[in-house]
Order: sequence, then C-alpha cells, then structure tokens
Amino acid sequence: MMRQAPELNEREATILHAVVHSYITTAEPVGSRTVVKRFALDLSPATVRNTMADLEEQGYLQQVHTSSGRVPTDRGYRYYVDYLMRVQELTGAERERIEVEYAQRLNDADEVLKQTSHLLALITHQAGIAEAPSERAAVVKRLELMPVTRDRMAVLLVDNYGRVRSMMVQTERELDADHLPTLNQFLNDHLNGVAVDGLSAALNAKLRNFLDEQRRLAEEALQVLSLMPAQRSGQVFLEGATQLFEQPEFRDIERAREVFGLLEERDRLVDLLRSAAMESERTRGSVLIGAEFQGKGVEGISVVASPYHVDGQPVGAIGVLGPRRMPYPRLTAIVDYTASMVGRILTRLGG
Amino acid sequence: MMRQAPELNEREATILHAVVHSYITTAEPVGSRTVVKRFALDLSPATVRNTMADLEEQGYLQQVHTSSGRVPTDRGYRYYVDYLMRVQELTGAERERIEVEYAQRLNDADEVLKQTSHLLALITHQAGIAEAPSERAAVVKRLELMPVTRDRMAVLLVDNYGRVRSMMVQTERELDADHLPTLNQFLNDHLNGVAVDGLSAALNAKLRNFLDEQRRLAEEALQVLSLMPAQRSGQVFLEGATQLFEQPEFRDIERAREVFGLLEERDRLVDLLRSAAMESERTRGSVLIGAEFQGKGVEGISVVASPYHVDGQPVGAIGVLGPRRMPYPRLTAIVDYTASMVGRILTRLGG
DNA sequence: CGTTAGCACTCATTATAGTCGAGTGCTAAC
DNA sequence: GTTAGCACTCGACTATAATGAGTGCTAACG
Repeated sequence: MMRQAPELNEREATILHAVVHSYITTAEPVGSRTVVKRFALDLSPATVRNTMADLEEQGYLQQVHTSSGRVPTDRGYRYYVDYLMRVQELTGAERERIEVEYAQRLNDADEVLKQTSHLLALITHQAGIAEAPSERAAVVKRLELMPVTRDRMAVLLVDNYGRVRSMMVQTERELDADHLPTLNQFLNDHLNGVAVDGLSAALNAKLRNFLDEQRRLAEEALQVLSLMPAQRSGQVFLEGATQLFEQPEFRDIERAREVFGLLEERDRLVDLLRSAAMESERTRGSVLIGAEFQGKGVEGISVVASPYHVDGQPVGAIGVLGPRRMPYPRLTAIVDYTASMVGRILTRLGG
Repeated sequence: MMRQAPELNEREATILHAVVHSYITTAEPVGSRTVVKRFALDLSPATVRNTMADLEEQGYLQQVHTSSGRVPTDRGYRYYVDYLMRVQELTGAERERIEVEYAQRLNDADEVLKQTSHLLALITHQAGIAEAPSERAAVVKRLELMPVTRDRMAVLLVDNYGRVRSMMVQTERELDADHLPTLNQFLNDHLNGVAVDGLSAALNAKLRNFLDEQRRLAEEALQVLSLMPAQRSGQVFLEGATQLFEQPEFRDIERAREVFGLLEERDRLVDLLRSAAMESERTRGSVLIGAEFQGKGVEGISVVASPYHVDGQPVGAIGVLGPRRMPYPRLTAIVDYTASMVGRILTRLGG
C-alpha cells in the first residue's frame, strides 16, 4: 500500500496519511476520533492522540489552536507526497477527456499550450498554467525577409514548433525588391536548423567560407539580423484562476489578493512553475509546497508541475497552482500524463 | 459651475452633487451634517435632510438601512455624470506621464494597446482594458505565402496597424517553389489596401478581367485564401485587475469572484467595453453604471470607456473597469485623452 | 509496557443582551 | 420656507455565557 517510509514508524505513517488525506478532502482540522472512524483503525482515539502528539513534535502536524484537531504542516504534506500517497491511475474517462481535448487541430505550440492550460484548469479545478517553449531555444525552420514600407522590413521566422514570429526591423537604406528572393534563398540555405538565438553566430562562423556574391549576401543578412529585437522567453498561459475563490483558504481577501497578484506577474509565475517542475529530479511528483518557495514571496500555495520533453530535451513546463491542501495523488497523475501528451504533440509538430 | 440640470431644482442638484462627491471619496454613507460641513452650505442639516428625502423618493439616493446616511443609486450616479460633475482637466504631470509612456518604440497596434491597458491601470488604479482593432476590418499592406513543409504553407499578412498575422494552411498538392515569387508578386499587386476579411471577394470581383497566366494565378490564390482560418476579432488586453481588491466593495468575496469571473471571460469583457464606449453617443462621458449593463450578468461595477479613431473611423475602444463608486471626473478625462493618443499613434503607424 | 478509559481543561463558535452614536423623520416654532 | 429639538432606528461594538469538539494527562488494564 505504501512505500518504504523513513523516519516514521508504521503507525505514525498510517496516521499521518489518514490526517492528510482527511484534511485534503474536508478542509477541516482532523481529530483523533475522526481518524479512527473514517479509516476504521483498530485503535482507540487515545492512542491516536498520543501518536498525533508525537507527529506534532516532529513537525509533521500542527494545531490551529490548543485543543483543536490537527492540520498538516508543509513537512507533513511533503512526507505524504514523497512516501505515503498512492499513485492514482487516471480513469478511462479522464484519459479520454484529455485525448478529446487535443484531438482538434492545433497548428502551433502556442495553441497547444493555451489549450493545455485550459484543460488543466477544467479538470483539476485549480489554476492551470502552461509555459510555451522558449523562442530562443527554438530552431529555425524557415526564415524570410519581407519588405513592408520603404524603410521597414519584417523578419519572419517559422520555428520547429510551428510558430511564426515576426519582428519589424528598421532598415538603413532602401531595399532592392528584386534582390530579396536571392537573399531569402540564401538565408534558408544556410540557417535552416539553427537555434533562433544563434543566428548571427552561425552566420559569422560560416562567413570565411563564403566568397564574392555569397559573402556580400551574408554580410547583408548579418546586418539585418543584428537589428532583430531580442527573443522573448516562452509565453505563459494561465486559465481558471477564478476557481481558486472556491477554496476556503482563499476566502480570506488578503490571501486571495496575494495569489492574484502573483498570477498577474507572469515572470514570477514562470519562475514558480519552473522551480516546481525541476523538483521532479529531487523528489517525487514535481510538487512544491507552501514555504518551499523560498524567498518567492508567496505562502500557503502549492504547485504541481511537470516538464514536457521534445526530442528528449525538457523545453517547457505545465502545471496547476492552488492551495497547499490539494488532491495530490490525482493532480500529479493528471499533470504528468498531460505533460507527456504535450511532449508527444509538440514532437509531431516539429517533424 | 454646472450644466443645466433638468428634473432637479438647484438645491437638489447641489445636494446630490455633494452626496455623490463625498461618497466617491470616502466610501461612507453620507449624512446631512457631513454635507453641510464638507461643502460649507448655508443651510441647516435639517433642511438638507428634507431635500435628501426628496432625492430618495425620486430614486437618486438610497439608504442602506433606516436611519443611515445616503448612498447614490445608479440613477444618482448617472445624473451626476451627465449633468453635475465638473470636467476635470488633466494636470500637466498626468499628461506628461502619458506622453512618456508612449514615447518608447511601439512597433504595432498590439503593443500600443497592451501598453495602454498597462498605463490605464497604473494611473487610474482600476482595471485597465484595451481592445485592439479587429483583424477583420484591418487593411492588407502586404501579403505573402511562404512554404514551410511540403504540404504546409504560411500565409503572412501585414496589416495597416503594423501587425503581422500568420496562418498555417494545409495545401493539397505540393507547391512549386520557383513559382511562388510570381504568385506573391501577383497577390501584392492586386490585394494591397483590401480589407482582410474581403480578400476572396476582392479577388473574385477582379477575376473576369484576368486572362491566361493571370487568371491561373488568381485561381491559385483564391484556393489558398479559401483555406485561411477565419480572422479573430480584436484582442483584449487587461491589466491591473488585482487593484480592485483594494476597493471596499470588492472585499466581499462573492463580489470579487463575480468580477474576476467576468474579467476572465474575454468575450464578455469586450462586449462590456464596447457597450460602454458606445454610450458616448447617447450620453456624456462614455460611462456605464451598475445595472445599466442590462442582462450582462454583472452588477455593482462601472466602466468608463472611449472609442479611438483611425482615419476618422472608430476601430476599437479602451477604458477602465471598477466599482460604481469611481472618480468619474478624473477617469473620463484620462480615458478620453488616452484614447485620442492611441488614435494618433495608430494613425501614424498605419501611414 | 503499550493501550485505553476517564476526566479536567482549552478554545473557537454561537447566542444573548446591553451600550453607544451617527443619523433620521417629524413637529412645532421662527 | 427654514430650523431647532427630540424621539426613534439600527448598525457596530462589547461583554457574558453556553456549547461542544477535541485535547493532554493520569491511572488502570491486559
């Protein structure tokens, strides 16, 4: 039923599990009687009380006030997530739901991830977050210059995620329209497959091999590329934030305000999502709980996240954000499965 | 000091003005003594009480409970906005602040409007909303087909707002790469200046004039254009929503939830913004108050909005959303001025 | 010695009552 | 028409008590 659980003996583990589980579902502090009854333990409440006191002393549980029931601490949740909770398989219905959601035509990575944040919000009832692959790390599939006005030009770039990115460039001298197809041809011949933020470097490296006409083209191209604005990092999609109001922990206005403030600042949000996704290396489940966001200025929330991979490389992350009291078994399953879906779809897109 | 005020006699108007003004700044129900003192009226509280009772009977004021001070009703706010409030000139500092905010390089309409929502949120302390011009109504500046893979092609479109829109199109048969420049040339020769959602129609209309080679090109182009996905209507930018938590009317969780729910549904948001902006024809100030959003499922909020114009045509709207108790004189001034800025900038972009 | 029954104790929650004061409506006088 | 005076209303705040869920501790039990 549960993994090897260090530090705690079996009874302690059982009772911690019971408390966390009960609290997750009811949002009420858990008393000794409740534990015995709900989990049909063959123990008396008094015994459970003793164990609970031990768990409190070790920092896994906490009383909201003397003589109230117990509530998990961050540490308690962490232990639960790492060692106690049973991995929950997705039901057939859930799996199907996800498949259906991705069945429609999705043309590029941005659409896929927008859809993902929507899906996550919908089925988890938490805030769904999805970070698109960084534009910097993307690879050029196609590059094209397109004159717009006499002194402005659009640099158009299709990357391996199917996204088209356009940047306006102010050109110094007028462009020779007839000349452009040649230049475009040149660009595509030499820059296909290069990482977006390495375009200039790649061209520079090749420069010595070029002669005459080719060299002239390359220099011209370099000039344009140097004018390109810096690439943005991956866009973040967020959906379902309003659902957080349903959670009793956010009925307190100050709390709600803190969280919504966080959600509005996309930089901090990505930071959090990434931190959580990286947890998957260190601990199980890619879960970040409460105060584990050190110095990130938020407390009382958890993030369940998972990186998604394209060609074996992690290129972005998705996840959900909510109160610490979250149904982790279900959420980790959903997030992991969805992340693998996203990876698969993006890989297909890139081909 | 104030315009011709129908329906109400001078004293009533003065007192209504005083009550609304006071309530807007303090968020506290206004009593007769307060009115007399804060506005140095040459009347006794008792007289004011009588007039307030009259105003209540006529539906301009309201008591939150028997023997409490008065609070404006929707109707009261409406009268205040239409007839009583003094138009407030922007201070030099405010105006400069706005100019500075737009001084940086903004390459296309989307950036301009994103910046606008940010600016509005910042200086009004309400939620700032900005709707970009509809992509449908935009005019083609430049159109280009770009092969991506063997059977997929990007249709790239630069519009008169500097935006580049790209759409992936699945092509039936393989594209002849050498042939593409000719086709692109053809498209630009004939479709420049046409509205985006009228491309096919425009080409169809010209069809009979073409012969041979041209006709072949046109038919080819039509085929591609017919595959283009439908244009989206204008994107909405929203910023500063979190600031609404500061307002006492949104300290009630249920209220906050309602509003945030609304803000998350972009369709309803645009709808509201447009309704409010259109008010500028019917009433003064482009303000929509509380229950005036008939059947839109929101109460207790107001929107101050203003359309912006490009080439004399209204093509979008900007505004702010907050509680009904808003500093209308300042907000209408800011929103109007900002809207004219946006219009000016977009016009310049389009040239 | 681990487990449990019993019991005194704590503390959030709820209900009840009382006080205070801002503000009203009404009446009568100016 | 205006105003002073006054009884009245009602939310906000405070105090007090009752309730009950749940605890920690002690002593007895197997």
